[in-house]
Amino acid sequence: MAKADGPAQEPDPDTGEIDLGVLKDVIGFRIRRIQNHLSRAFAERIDRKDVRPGVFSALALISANPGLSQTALSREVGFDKATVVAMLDSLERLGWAERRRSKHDRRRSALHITADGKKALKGLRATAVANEAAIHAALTEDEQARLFELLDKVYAVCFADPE
Amino acid sequence: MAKADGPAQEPDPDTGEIDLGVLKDVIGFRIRRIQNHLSRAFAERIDRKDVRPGVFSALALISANPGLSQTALSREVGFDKATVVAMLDSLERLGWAERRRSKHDRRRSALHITADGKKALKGLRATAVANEAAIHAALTEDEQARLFELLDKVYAVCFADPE
DNA sequence: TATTGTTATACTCTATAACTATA
DNA sequence: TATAGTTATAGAGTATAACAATA
Repeated sequence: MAKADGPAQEPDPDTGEIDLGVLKDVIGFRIRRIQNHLSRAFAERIDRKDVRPGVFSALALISANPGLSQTALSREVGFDKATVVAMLDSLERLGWAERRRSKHDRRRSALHITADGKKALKGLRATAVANEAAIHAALTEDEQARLFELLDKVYAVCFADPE
Repeated sequence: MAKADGPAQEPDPDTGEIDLGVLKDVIGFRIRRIQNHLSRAFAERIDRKDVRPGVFSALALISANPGLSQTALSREVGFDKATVVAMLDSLERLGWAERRRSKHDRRRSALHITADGKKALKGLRATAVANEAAIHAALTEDEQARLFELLDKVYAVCFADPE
């Protein structure tokens, strides 16, 4: 209304010059754009519909924490228990992980990675690295370390406030 | 197998002491956890099923770029054109935005926010700020600026490599 | 009584493909 | 011929609630 001379009634879509407006301060918006791109690109790279999203994360966590329970896994990946059941079904169907009964608490599954799973994990990890290679190339070591540090801080806060 | 003394055959799920393993280097994993939490918390705060996800982003972008086309919007939010159609249907049903025919190219919609939309945007922005208040509180000004800077760098890279 | 995992189910979100109207 | 937007549709992904076994 008080705009002096801006004829930009209709922004040119080809310039890519778009104002983020109110979104400039919103972390969630920036995070989501990156996440969308990364997850889509990752799915394209593996290009197997029997490897569902979350399978890489789950396999990595099982590998690093042998005997992990499904509940603990669900908390770590941020999905519901029921969703984790489906993920583990996939994982067992692939022969990459297995459920054993916990000795201390027979309600629990003790999750373990298999030999095949270890091989698959290597491949998935390589895919993930390749998927993020451009990012690593664009950031200095210091910047990467700083980014991870800040992201961890943010993540910690997310679960610190029970609000 | 060669583990000397660790009886940690089954990690205690209550300690929260879980090893990220291979995931430690993966940006995508860290981003996703945060995004999951943030989007879920945001949805809980607005608590209106007629306000679909993406509506806040879309409204903010339309507000900041009057006359924006749907294609440009779809590129910016990272969704398909068809998905953006549904978002705009919601937006118009809410009376928060409207489609006008572009004068220069009659195939295009020129998107504009309404008076009600401006009010709603204020509320949504406040919700987003509240949703991220804990994060802002935990980070210094410098850290926030640095985080945004790094995230922008990452985002730029995502679309720089056509790979 | 509370918790682990399971099943069945329904719902939300998103993309694909075919169509139209403009260019 | 190519692009902007639309429609119809199918599919992926996730959560909810009720249940069984165990604690």
